[in-house]
Amino acid sequence: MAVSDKQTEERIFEAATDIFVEKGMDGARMQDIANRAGINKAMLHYYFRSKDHLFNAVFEKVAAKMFEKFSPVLDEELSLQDKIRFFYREHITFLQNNQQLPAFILNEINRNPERIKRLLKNLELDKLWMMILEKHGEELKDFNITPDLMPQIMVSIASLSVFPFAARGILEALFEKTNVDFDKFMEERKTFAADFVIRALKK
Amino acid sequence: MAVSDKQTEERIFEAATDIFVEKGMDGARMQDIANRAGINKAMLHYYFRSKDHLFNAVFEKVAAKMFEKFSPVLDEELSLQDKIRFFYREHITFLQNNQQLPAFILNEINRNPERIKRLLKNLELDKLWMMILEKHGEELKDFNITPDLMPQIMVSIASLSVFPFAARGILEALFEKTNVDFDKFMEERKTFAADFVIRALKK
DNA sequence: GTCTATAGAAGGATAGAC
DNA sequence: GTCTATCCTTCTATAGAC
Repeated sequence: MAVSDKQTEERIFEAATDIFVEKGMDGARMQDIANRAGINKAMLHYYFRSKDHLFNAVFEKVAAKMFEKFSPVLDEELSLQDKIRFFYREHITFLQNNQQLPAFILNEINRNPERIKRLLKNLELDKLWMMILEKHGEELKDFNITPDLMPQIMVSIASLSVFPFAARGILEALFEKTNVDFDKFMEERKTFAADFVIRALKK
Repeated sequence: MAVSDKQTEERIFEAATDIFVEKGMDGARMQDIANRAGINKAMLHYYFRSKDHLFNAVFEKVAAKMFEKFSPVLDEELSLQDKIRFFYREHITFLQNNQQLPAFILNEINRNPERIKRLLKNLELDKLWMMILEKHGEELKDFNITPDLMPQIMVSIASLSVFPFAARGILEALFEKTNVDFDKFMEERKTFAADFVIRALKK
């Protein structure tokens, strides 16, 4: 059996990821994690010492998974427009397969802002922006993009794909009466968001 | 003293709001609420029976406060463009004064999606859209706005103002190295977001 | 209505046998 | 490494005096 072949530590880690992402740090119970992993509570402490240690391990893994999805766009040899389209296709697809990640990460960061600072200490955002600006130097005259606007632009781009997943509960309640299906909505959003941003940025 | 003159129930409710919004349902402690209200734990149960009852009372009040901020825009006698500008000015100002609300509400809804459905049972979103479309009928030929796009458009508009507050912890960590100040960023966003959306929607 | 004291349950953590 | 049993703290909730 694939499951029972897995090493215990890995089984615990995966169970903990499921439970923490679903319930959050405060709502998660060590007993629930042990149950899902198919072992007893004592093993959790044997491998991870404490709930806090276990949570930190899970959070760092999960947050890294989330953030690294933002970068591959940069390497692609595409026009600025096509990069935006590429980004939303890839990013929304990723979030479709990890629907609870945005809410989990946003929430846990607000509970403990220090955590994120450790995680992002290597990220040099200003240099990233400069790379983008330089790489697409010639195209930029067609766009409303300047260095000082980069924070607003980047946050706007991320908002359009991340927010709907973070707000899924509300959106589904709102959509219920209007016969809009959330999954279909997100599928269409891959192109809608790209078009929206491109029009917003084009001169 | 204004504070000690307040009726006990109200003092409890306000203290509970502060604590629940800050820590979430699972992280909040009845003792903390009692301390902040300046009374003992027993009184919380005397007035609100249980932590669950108290939380529900707080959540419904807070969520209502959030949602009702979306509607006054509709009553204003403004062009579509000016409504969008008006919305972001008002809405971001409201969120600046209630910075923790987005993360709190998004998170608690994901933990208990049923709650939101009760709250939104009176909201008839489809009729709202129709009202907007009818009211601005003549202007619409200049915009990429059709009934079937309304869900995407409305979610996009909300994303741009709500998401940055929900993600404040991340943004501040990212901004730290680039000398961007979050408060200044949100102040500028009142006009940036409006311009962004208007360009995105204009033909 | 308000307080103190405490019941009763739950949860994180550990001791110790195997 | 893995298990059972249990410790100890924390938390919600209530009993009962005033």
